[in-house]
Amino acid sequence: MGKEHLGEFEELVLLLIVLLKDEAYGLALRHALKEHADRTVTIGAVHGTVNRLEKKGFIESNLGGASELRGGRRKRLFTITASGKKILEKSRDAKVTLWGKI
Amino acid sequence: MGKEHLGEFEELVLLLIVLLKDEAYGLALRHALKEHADRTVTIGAVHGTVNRLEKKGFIESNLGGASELRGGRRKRLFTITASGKKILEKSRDAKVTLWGKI
DNA sequence: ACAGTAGTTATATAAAGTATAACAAATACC
DNA sequence: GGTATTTGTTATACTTTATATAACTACTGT
Repeated sequence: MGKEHLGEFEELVLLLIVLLKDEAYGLALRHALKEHADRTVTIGAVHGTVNRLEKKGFIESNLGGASELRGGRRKRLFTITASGKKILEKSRDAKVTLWGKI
Repeated sequence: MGKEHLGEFEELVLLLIVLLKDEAYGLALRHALKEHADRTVTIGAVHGTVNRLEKKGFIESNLGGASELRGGRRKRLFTITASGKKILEKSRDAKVTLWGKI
């Protein structure tokens, strides 16, 4: 059974990928971390984490179009997988249950 | 402002210290991790984590009496501090808020 | 073609997570 | 009273997460 755990930052990023829907890519995630979680990190921190999440099978990525504005490389868009959803819920439930006992 | 974050295992241990009240020491925590969180770890893992938590000021420890049963060294009992409580609540609220937006 | 902008990859280091093994102190039993 | 046994903590080492800095890639406007 599930031997894998999400680190705390991994969990946060995974939640934000869900929240951002079809606009979940590196820089947008970095921005969302600031807005929704008051977490200021560098872009390298974000990419390192999504790479790990993808390797573990919790998210998938595919290249989207380039930016609508001027300039810019193509975006790498992330979406959560079934097992990603499962582990998010599991992690939430575990904590809710514990808080309930306190 | 709070620059420190709780790792996911740190948060779990901190919650269990609250739950165990005046019986929060190494081996009891290890047992509680199994019971309440289905997490099987070695005792070294637990002690490494509480040492970090104490260094960060989220818990305090003092030596309690020895075991009531036969044998045994004195227990090192842990209690959560005010800043420990604060960070636990902060971490919980942040996640609840995010889940709310999803 | 060059400068600027949007984005990702590569590399390196610190912090968190975890295990194995050693040590310490108390008790029981012969 | 010494030795084996139980309860517990410390020391040490290693792996995985978390994070930063810097380099690279690709597109766009002039």
